[in-house]
Amino acid sequence: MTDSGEGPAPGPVGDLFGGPEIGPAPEGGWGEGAAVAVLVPIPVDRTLDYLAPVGGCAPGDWLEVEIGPRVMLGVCWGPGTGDFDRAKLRPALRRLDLPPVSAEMRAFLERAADYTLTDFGMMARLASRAPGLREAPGARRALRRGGEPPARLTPAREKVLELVEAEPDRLWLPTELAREAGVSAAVIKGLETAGALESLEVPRDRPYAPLDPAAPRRALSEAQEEGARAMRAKVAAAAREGRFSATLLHGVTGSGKTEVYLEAAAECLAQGRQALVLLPEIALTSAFLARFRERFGAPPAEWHSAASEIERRRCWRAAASGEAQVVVGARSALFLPFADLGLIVVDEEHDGAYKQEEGVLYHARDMAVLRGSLGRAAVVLASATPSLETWVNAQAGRYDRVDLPERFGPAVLPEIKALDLRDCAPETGRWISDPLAQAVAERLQRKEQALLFLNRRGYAPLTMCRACGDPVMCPHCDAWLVEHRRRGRMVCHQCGHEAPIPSACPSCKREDKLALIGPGVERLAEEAQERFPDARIAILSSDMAESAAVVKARVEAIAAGEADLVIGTQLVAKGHNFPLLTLVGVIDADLGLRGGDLRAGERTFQLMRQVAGRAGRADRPGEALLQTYAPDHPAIDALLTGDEESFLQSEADARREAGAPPFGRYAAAIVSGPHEDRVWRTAEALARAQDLLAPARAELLGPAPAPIYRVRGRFRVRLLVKAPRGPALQPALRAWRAAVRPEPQVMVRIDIDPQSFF
DNA sequence: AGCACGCCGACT
DNA sequence: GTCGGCGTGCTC
Repeated sequence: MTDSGEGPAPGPVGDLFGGPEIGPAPEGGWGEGAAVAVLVPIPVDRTLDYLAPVGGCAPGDWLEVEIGPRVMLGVCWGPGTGDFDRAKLRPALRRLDLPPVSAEMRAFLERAADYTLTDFGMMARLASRAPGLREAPGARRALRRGGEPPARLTPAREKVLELVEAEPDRLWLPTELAREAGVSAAVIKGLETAGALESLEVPRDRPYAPLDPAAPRRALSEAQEEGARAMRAKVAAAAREGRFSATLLHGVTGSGKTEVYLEAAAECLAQGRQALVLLPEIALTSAFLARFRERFGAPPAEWHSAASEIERRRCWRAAASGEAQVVVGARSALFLPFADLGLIVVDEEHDGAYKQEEGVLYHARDMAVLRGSLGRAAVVLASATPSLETWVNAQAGRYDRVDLPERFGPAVLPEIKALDLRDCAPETGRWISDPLAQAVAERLQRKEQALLFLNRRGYAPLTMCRACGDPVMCPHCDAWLVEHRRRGRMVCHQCGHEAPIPSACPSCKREDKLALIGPGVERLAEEAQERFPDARIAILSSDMAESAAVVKARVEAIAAGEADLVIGTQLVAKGHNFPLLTLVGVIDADLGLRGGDLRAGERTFQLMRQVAGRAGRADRPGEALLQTYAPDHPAIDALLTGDEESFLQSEADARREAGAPPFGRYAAAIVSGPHEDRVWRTAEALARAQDLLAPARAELLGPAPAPIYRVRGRFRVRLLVKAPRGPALQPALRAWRAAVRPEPQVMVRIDIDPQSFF
């Protein structure tokens, strides 16, 4: 590696396109023409060698490189590997005027790729997912309404002009305008040439308003104050001594977790470092942002998929430069290249939305801990109902723990009671028991709001033929088709397939023999309307509304009192408060407990707690009634007694006894293809070859060829592998996969199950 | 991820 | 006889 000793070429050197002047590469870099390893944003599991660009480059520098026919953003990773013919190396086009990726960030990306078994290159893609990074920061082409109406008007052109006319002052990015108008870039270009759109350079990104950590703040309770002190100490230790910490911040709804971790953020600002707050759902952010503003006097930088291109680019750059003091974002914000990240908060850490299940698979909560540990930051995992793994980690002393015991202010936790359906089962075809109906009637009479919770969309989950006994199935997968009466469609909840509601059995063709089994929210609303004819009833479920904004408006109207009785699915469990609500009735508390899911108990506990917590705000004591056939089930029992600690302990014990200990992680080999027999043979071969996993002390879980199932016409087998952490895991899994040459048309893909990191 | 190359079914 | 499906392989 004779090149590595060379210093950077003397600069500054202007770039090829008349962009900003680029200074010399920092110390430790390589001069122009030296071979350097570059992490490119494509799914290869290694770096590719390039020749350093004009002006040289150093580790962490963002480089524009050609890859095949395309130009992409890569990151200089180190000296060239030399394993590719030097004569064939292509030169990197230029070094970009962006802050270099820090050594901590690079270490994080390496470890994260290793941990999630993701091709290394894809980490570059995750870290550079912002529009316009290749353009100079100060200049960007934008469009606005021009003087000339175009000579020729086409429907596509009209759509564009309509948008532009609607907001005459708005500046549009060409791509943004094309996307929102639903037209191609050619249409935009045409209008520009015709003079109907005017092109101009937009000024550099607007700076973020500075946050004031010392802004006057709300008084905290004693418990909150104590929690805040503990959090501040963690952040200070991370800043001063480089000491990593992970802390479970545990407190019931209303105990003020947000106030406490905002104090941690304030300390982080005072230390001059950046803070990141991860939230599971964008829908929640408006309430959060209001609180944030109140605490710091200005809004944070925001990162999520709903943000505009300009917003995201601005946020990315500000995170990289260090200008953004606090970023609030969805899980992917974790891959922003912060200049100096001192605190990561994962709010509602138990939330499933942190699990990225498409493309690069990861669990943002776990990656937050990883990033914090490599970047000497404090990590705070906040939850009212911690996930089992976080709780176990806290018990084991790997995470610290801060508890906020009481609900702050006058708010009172609702009383949770069971309605044992063995004693009070409603008649066939009805699902509201008499005691529950009575409780609802009382609220209605007192002009209070009640909620009936049923986590099932549609009218009935199952349509079955009384003649032949066959259920109406989705033609593409193994799931039942669910009748949605209001829409007049049968819908598959697994793949989204839709069909009209049949009058004859699809199987035996007999007319009028189809029976609807079980309730969905639509059917429950029907029963409720029959029982309470005068009540204003509203259904809240995710398929009722077209867009997130419509759902939000609807929830707000209902929360404000537009309905007396709310029938809702999971949608009501999250985020929004219902200040008028004093009763929650859970129609089927056992719903999530059926089936063999390892996390059934844990999830049921979390969901029921959340739903119950919707009842009784401020001065009103609320009540939650759980209809159940299994009041003695540990999860239900824990809800009744409130003894979360014993419950989590028993879940952890049960997991261990079941041979699925929490102290390992799972990889899932997904074998799939269009031919059942081939998929089967491949799965069997993989199962037989499990001794290849020995180097990682990994073992196959469950009976060797696992159940085969069909998804979108392809057969799949999922083999679960348990493996302790360690450097041997990844090579062993790769060897395992490589050793079995799949049958033609059969794919073997090995993923980490992102939920099961302990 | 894109994109090109390459080998088997329904059509001008 | 071709057009076009997507399986396979490559990108320094």
